[in-house]
Amino acid sequence: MKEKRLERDFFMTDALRLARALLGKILVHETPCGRVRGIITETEAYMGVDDKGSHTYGGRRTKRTEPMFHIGGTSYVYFIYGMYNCFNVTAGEVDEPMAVLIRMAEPADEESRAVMERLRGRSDHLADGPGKLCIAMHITREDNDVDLAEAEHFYLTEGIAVEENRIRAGKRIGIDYAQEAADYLWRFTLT
DNA sequence: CGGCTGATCGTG
DNA sequence: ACGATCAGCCGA
Repeated sequence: MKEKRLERDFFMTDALRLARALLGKILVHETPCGRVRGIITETEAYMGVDDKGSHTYGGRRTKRTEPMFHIGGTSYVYFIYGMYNCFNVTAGEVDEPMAVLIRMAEPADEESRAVMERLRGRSDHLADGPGKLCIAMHITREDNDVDLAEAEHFYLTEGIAVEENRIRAGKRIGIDYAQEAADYLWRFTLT
């Protein structure tokens, strides 16, 4: 069966709503190592210029953060801690620099599990963290600034239906420097 | 399971 | 210098 692909309008909202909406959706990446499909199970919202946790807080616009200013549905992949990548999906209009960090995914089928196991070099904890997810789904900086609503090899599909009561909200991880914004319940997990 | 630590480098 | 992190190790 052919899964329905997510179109532009899905991404044309704010990061908080998009972060919830992305739970249960399937991220698809066609790579040289094979096709990998992951069901998204944890996300974090980064709300942009007014959010002290966001790379674009205060309107900070640099070569690194540039994709966050692009149209909703653009990939934003950045390098962190000298060894890992983090994958985000931008939200909203051009020049509204919001994004959703994709923190976790489950392999959506057995072929995807096999690819993830090979890329990760282990059979557990395949994509239960933003860095691990990028390794398991072969997301690199070459996948930065790609339009996920248009690209052939990198996109999202409808996935599974998610009841509101299966979504847990919690504090975002790793942004202790963000003062009061560190306590916002802007992390969403599918239980 | 929770806490600690070293690895490692592009960006500002 | 400093991170939107991870793995391995420790103790409980």
